[in-house]
Amino acid sequence: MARTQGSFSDVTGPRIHAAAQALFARHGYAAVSMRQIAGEVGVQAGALYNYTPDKQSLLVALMRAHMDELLSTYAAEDVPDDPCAALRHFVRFHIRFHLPRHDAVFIAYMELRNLSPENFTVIEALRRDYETHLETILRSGNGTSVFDVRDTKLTTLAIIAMLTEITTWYREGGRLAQAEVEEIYLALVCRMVRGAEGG
Amino acid sequence: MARTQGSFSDVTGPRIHAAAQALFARHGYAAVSMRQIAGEVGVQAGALYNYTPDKQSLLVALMRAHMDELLSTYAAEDVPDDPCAALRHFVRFHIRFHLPRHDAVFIAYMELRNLSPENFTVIEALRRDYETHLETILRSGNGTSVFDVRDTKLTTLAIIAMLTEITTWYREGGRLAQAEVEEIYLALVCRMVRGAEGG
DNA sequence: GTCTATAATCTGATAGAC
DNA sequence: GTCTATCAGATTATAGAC
Repeated sequence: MARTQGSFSDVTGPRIHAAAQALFARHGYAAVSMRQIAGEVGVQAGALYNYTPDKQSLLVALMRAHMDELLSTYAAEDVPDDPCAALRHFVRFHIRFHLPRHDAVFIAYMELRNLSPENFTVIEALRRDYETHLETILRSGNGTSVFDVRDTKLTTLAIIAMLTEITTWYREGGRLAQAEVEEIYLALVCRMVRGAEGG
Repeated sequence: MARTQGSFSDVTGPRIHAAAQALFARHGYAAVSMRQIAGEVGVQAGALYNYTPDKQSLLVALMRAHMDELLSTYAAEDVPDDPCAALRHFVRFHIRFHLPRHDAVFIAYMELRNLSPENFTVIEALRRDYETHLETILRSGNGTSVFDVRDTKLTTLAIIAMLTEITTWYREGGRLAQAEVEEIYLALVCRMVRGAEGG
């Protein structure tokens, strides 16, 4: 008792985020209506506005949560000192973090254009923070005969692009297990940057 | 004379496609209205329906035109017999074809989910046709000590992903000229696949 | 906190005059 | 081929009852 009929503020918020994430990923932010999200949650459209001031804030909240989790999870990792080991760790981390978050990844990359300029600046800065982690690794081993990287910025973008694209086709139970995919991409990335003494 | 006032069928069609492509790329298919497209062209919304039966057909026409041009342009290329030379040719071709077509590339990859199932099947098949060209090159040199590719399918996807991503950041007049970008990515791709005797 | 009802606006698409 | 006018329905967001 003591709970107002139909009042579930503690679970409705997360359910709204989950429904919005699934629907935005499948149909796109602009193509999804607040009524659709409400219907998925099992409330009326007006009730959503107890949890978000508007639709745009719902989108940016999803993106922020994703980027914050990405950065805080990486920050909590034990990154090896050795550049080559650090690179291998990054590749594994990136794949393992992104593969189970298909919807969030999709939204983070596809809906940037639907952000207001201020929100775009915030999200874009977080994305660059993440890229900087990889570029720092490449720089640290470059010119020490461990890595031979001509342009660390472009190589960073190339690696992240090819790793992130895995989320667009990888499905559990497909031709390759996740561990096999990891090994294949590890080998590709290591070859891309290998210097004279690279393992 | 002899032209009806306000009638320009020969130029309005292409202008509608150009306006739709620019607007779809910037704001997304679902976020763009037929009135916006018409406004950009300088006609009323109703006039658009002389050129397309509906909005969806406009989208798929843009995608088809892009994929058809991609495939026919590649088909007209002189592809070297040597696998290594063929790979280098493919990388150069991909970059040179895609960089000047930022909007079309963006739409082709981002708006697949807004296609009807039948239209999706058509476009997806064309995309696979293009991928097959690269995979065929990788296969042809694999196991001959020219290439050492563990999984030709994944390597194909990885290469295309990293090359296509260039369109998201490359701008004329930026830090690197297009020729430099080409050389950097050529080196990265060649390293990814190089076998014992690879150049 | 959720509901119903509604304001104000926009949507894709069509009909018929010119 | 383009226009104006319009249909039927959807949109985001708000107001007020409970």
